[in-house]
Amino acid sequence: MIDIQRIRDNSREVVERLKIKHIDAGELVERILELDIQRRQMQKQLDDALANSKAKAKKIGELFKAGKKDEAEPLKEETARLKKETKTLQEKLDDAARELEELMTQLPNPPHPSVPSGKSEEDNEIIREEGVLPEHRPNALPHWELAKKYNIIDFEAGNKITGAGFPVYRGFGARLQRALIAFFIDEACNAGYTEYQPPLLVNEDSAFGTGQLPDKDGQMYHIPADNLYLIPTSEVPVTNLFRDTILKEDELPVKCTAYSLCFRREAGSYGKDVRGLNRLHQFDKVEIVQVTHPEKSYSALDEMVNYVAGLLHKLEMPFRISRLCGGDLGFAAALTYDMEVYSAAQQRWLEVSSISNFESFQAHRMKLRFRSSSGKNVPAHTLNGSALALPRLLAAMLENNQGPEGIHIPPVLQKYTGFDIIK
RNA sequence: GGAGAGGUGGCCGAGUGGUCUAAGGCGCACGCCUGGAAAGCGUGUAUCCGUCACAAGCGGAUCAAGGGUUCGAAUCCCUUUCUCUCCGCCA
Repeated sequence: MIDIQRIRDNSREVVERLKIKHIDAGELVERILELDIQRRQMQKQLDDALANSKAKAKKIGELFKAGKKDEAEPLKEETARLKKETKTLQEKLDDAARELEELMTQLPNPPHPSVPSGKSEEDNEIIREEGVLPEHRPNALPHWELAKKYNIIDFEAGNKITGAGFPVYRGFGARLQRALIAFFIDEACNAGYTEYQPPLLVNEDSAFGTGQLPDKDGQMYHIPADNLYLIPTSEVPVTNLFRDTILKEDELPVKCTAYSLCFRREAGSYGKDVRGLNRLHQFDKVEIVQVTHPEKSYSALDEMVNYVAGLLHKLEMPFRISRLCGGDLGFAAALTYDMEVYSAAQQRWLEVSSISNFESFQAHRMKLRFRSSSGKNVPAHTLNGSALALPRLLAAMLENNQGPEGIHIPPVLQKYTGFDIIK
């Protein structure tokens, strides 16, 4: 949700910006402006009526006390009439406010000026590429075959126990997962992030706060008996730590990291791209989240991108960074960078991280503010990024590091795995 | 899952129908005092909406949430929700 003031001040700019996301918000914004005016008029009427009736009730109290009961009677009738009036006004105001809120909620976050126009991922702007691409070896095995060969991931077992997209990691595979998680958390802590272990189920308010609801309803697993959602990313519980919060200015930036399982229904995905670890319903991810001063969110975004690039560098993975185009940008993000690693056997880039600045979009939804030096409460900016998501990284690592003797473990991970090769 | 008790400002806590415009305390901020500090004294200390210049001032809302009774509700009634205690179950 954006600041309504931004629409009041310059609705045209908002509409123009949203075109980059291929959204025609013209009508929606018009209706918002209308409702905003209506709502304020009604608020004024209601406040006046309430003030009037309040004053009269007080007067009645005084008259009663003075024993002038008969003088109070006509006033009583008047307040009774006012009461009906305020009730109608209140209902009308509530309706207008509710509709306004609903429409505001439907409005996506206008993208940052640096976001390239374009429709799909082909239009994303590659801004950096690092590392040497492994040369193509025709006999290189894709990770799903390596998984079977070394007996480290059992896709069939997951199929049997749960269903497709729920793999079972085994032996070296399980240990490698655990090593990656520990490595990522340690790195984040060293970079100043505080570690959290959040709940994996969240309530509706939390899902709304970060923008998953109502936009991505249907992509999350839902537990109807308790009306809870399985988190698609720990961004949801971690950012919601700060829902309904007023931070002190000197507490910023807040930097959090969390490992969690992530659950995604991925409704509608199928085919070759979902083979093996490429697209799962349950996966592991370490997330980094920042809450910053509005003026510092873009430098924080750069810092986060560099941080994640550093991780990939340490893991000796070739990667590239792209700036998402308007069409590929999410509902809540103003600017997103994707990090992709190159998979040798699949000969394609795999997305392993997505780092976004939401500006005040999430903050408005979840009432996350800080008290500025001028004494005003202003919405903070929120950012998050994967650091990193495991499955595709693991896929690329297995494929790129395979050799005749087995799969080599990057040196930086060896103290976590306790082995240097999978054979 | 069963029974009971509760939810009041940043925190503790008083308040069972009309000076609640929420006592008192703690905390915090500023000032006085002091060589400096502590203590003491004084002042201030919520959020949101509206009006307006997103100032001051003024009006309104908020005592878990929603509804009701009443001229008037923190206070009475109903519903929901959360917390705590005990019992049950359990890693």
